[in-house]
Amino acid sequence: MLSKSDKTKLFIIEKAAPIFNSKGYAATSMQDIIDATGLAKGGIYGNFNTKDEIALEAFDYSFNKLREAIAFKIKNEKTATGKLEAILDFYHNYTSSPIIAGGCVLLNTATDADDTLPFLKERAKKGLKDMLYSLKMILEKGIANGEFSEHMNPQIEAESIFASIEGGIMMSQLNDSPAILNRQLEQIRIRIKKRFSNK
Amino acid sequence: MLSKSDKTKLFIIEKAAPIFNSKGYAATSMQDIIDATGLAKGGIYGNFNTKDEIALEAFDYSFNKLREAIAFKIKNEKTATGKLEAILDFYHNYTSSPIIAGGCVLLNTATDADDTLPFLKERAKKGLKDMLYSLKMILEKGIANGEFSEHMNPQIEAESIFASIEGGIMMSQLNDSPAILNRQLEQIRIRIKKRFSNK
DNA sequence: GCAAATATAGACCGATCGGTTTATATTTGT
DNA sequence: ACAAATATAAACCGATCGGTCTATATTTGC
Repeated sequence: MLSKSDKTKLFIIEKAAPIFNSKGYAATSMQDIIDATGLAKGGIYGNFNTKDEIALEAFDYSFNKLREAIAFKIKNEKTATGKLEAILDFYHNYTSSPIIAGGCVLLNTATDADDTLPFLKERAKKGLKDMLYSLKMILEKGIANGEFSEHMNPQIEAESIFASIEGGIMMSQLNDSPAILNRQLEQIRIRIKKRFSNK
Repeated sequence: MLSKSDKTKLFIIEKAAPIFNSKGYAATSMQDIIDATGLAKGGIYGNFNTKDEIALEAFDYSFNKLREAIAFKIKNEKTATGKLEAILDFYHNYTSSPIIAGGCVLLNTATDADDTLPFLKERAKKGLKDMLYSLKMILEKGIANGEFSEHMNPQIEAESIFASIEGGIMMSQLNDSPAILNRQLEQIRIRIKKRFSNK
């Protein structure tokens, strides 16, 4: 069972995560977190030492939630093609209803942390590596069981798929419409069917 | 000829632009700009009314510089294929030596401004539209003169190319290496040659 | 070269920043 | 149920935030 402090920590993180993801690290103030949680300052600092610590745990929380949501989507798919389709389906309309308010936590953290927050950047870097590895594993499995062409490079294709998704998210968010993202997902789908195919 | 105040304004913007692009709006303080320019606070506020105004003009300055650099690269290319290749060449190693320190001003501003800075978001939105339009025009010209297949959708392909570049920049910046971006550029090159072709 | 206009330096402002402290509630193990 | 441990509220801290003001330089038009 979770102790009182564990429950409060989780509660604070749940409230802080979408704020950090929406506004970014520098633009998120402790007052924002105080307002969102209804706790007083002492209540926050009794559970965390610094703002950095909250931002770090908020990132981990958000990223894990994303990973779990994707894992849940693909877990019943048996084929590599099925898993890829499930991932594309997951991102359909993503900018309209993201897992964490504010959009893709990886994209946001990557650009936010890049030049000024090395502790956050490191986490985002690991997150990206993890994401690309998972995609690559699916592609490799698809090659191994004959779904995809042996001439396809799983590393590069994983990077291509993710670049299209993240670029699509950035553009869609700027336009307040998931249309561009959805078109990119469709392009990836076509690529998988036509270009990866062994037939 | 430029007046004194025009020269000083430009000087301030030149110094402020890379700071905003690297650290983001909220993390950039007036003190940062004072330090970078060597001017006193009054000297800055004598030329600009607010921090917002500086950020806005810094974005315009950065984006125009980007557009001009690309325009210069492609101006001697006669074919659509040549122009596209020139753009891809422009982005080669871009994360190692960007036009403005901090990386792609469009990507950074888009994620930075998205939820909190509507005045900046609007500019970034126009910038994206402009960029996609230019790409689309090149593709349409390529179709018109027979370089590319008539079955290619210029709007969607422009979005695909730009999504790959921006996603590639984000990943490369996170990894402190232009490798992923360069691989994406190569993938785009292959797509242009093989998939667009009419032959 | 002089007078009017403009631009800059730097002290100053209230508000807010992240973080600390201490006294009071609230949990917890027994 | 009671005592020890833990968690929270709220006042408080110095530093820094964006922005203003005024006196002094510096340009500018003539």
